[in-house]
Amino acid sequence: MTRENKAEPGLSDKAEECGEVACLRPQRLGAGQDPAKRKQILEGARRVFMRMGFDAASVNDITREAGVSKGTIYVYFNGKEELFEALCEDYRASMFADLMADIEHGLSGRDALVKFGVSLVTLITSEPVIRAQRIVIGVADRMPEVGARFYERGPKRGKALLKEFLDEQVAAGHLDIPDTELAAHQLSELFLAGIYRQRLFAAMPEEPSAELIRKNVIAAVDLFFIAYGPRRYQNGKSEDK
Amino acid sequence: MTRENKAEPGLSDKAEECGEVACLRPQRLGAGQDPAKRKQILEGARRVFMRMGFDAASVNDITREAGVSKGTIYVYFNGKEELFEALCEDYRASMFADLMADIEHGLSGRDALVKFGVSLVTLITSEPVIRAQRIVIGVADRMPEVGARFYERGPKRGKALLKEFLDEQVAAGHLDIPDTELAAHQLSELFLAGIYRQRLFAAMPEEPSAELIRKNVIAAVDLFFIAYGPRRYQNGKSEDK
DNA sequence: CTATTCTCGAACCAATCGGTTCGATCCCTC
DNA sequence: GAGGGATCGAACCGATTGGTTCGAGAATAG
Repeated sequence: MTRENKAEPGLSDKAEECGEVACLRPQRLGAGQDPAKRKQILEGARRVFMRMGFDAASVNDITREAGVSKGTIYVYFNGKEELFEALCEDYRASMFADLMADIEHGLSGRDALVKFGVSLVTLITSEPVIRAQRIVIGVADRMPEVGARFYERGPKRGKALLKEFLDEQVAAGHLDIPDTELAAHQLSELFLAGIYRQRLFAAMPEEPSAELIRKNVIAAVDLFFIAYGPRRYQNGKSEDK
Repeated sequence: MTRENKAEPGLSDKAEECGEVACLRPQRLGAGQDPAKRKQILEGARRVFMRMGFDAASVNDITREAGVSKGTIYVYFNGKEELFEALCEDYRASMFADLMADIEHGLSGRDALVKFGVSLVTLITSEPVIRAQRIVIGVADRMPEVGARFYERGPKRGKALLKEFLDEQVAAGHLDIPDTELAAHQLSELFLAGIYRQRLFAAMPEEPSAELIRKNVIAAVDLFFIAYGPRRYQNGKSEDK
């Protein structure tokens, strides 16, 4: 019934090389092989999941939102869970790309950290990303692999990125950090202090203001530089006891 | 959902205006007034919700687990949501009590902080508490009040407790902190760095070992003392720009 | 004892769930 | 134009959902 789904008449068919092995089929794409239709389904699913969460969303809702018949969905995906997993995959990639795109600058150490922190906090406390995290956390009991992959592609890569940066700063003599991995953990949590968990639990209904974020990040960087700043920190002085 | 209006057929109508003030009913308890039965229902509901999450749990499951008929449940609670909210109320209280019970000591500053941190991290990254948090976060979109109250009674009170402690330490001259509220935020997030989010996302399937927790907490306290420790920190040197 | 009343347990409700099937139809390729 | 394959759309499936009703039976109070 004249949906917009047949946007691409017939081009774009061999866009995706048929997975990773040779696709022998000479004509057509084979059932469930049209990447445009796949994207269309995923986009509808994304909207529905974001609006209603995983359990409350029904396949019929997705059908309606995507403008695709239920039978077709089940040709492309083997059920709601697989659809959700595929969606997470896409989502993570784009989320991380957003962050990467936002930090390509050659700032000096302190400013670079602040800039990175502001981007990070702004992104992962934004409404859509918080909603996505709530959904993933909510199903983490039933689908731990999904949750774990989400963490690995998201927060873990963010921390790895931060560790790289810290390593560079240490090498350049701008920082003096005995354990950059630990430091990356600490700093990224400091960035989020007082914002992230409130947001997750819906105890902070609105997105945090840019001022709040900036104030938080600067406080974190200050604390961080006092501890790990150039000179002034002798490592051997570990805990008493 | 949304049909609570015709709940009472005609009997038991004066059961609930007893509320928290004097219940005038001289004999019997009135429908839905037996605290033991209420407790029994809540206990069954707790087990079911913990095992299956909010959406996946059905009232029939709770019926079965609690050993109570469905009709009775609907006498005590107006549906699954209300049952869940009541459950959260109980749960928060007991969780916080656990933490309080674990920190009544007169240790010196640094050791006291470590002890507090270990108790805190151990508690809120434990399997049952993590599961509870996942469930609450998962429904935070649909029931933001529940999530917000959970946060206020949990993390927020924990941070308030920590702030109190820091205030005492500052007064005693053991610490030099310009903003103890911010510092409490920072320290409590530092305690959890590298553990909490992994656990939430199921990226760390097992409860963290006591060694890991202790190592993390000590690192946090070290960092904290370097920044806020006695002397050696001149406050006026705030951030540039 | 009788009268009261709370709970049980099962039947019942309409709605919806995820998932399957199948003929009609559309579009592409030849 | 003809043939073939992918998609549509709707009916259909059994199971289950949150929620209601009601009579039988247990327990208590007078």
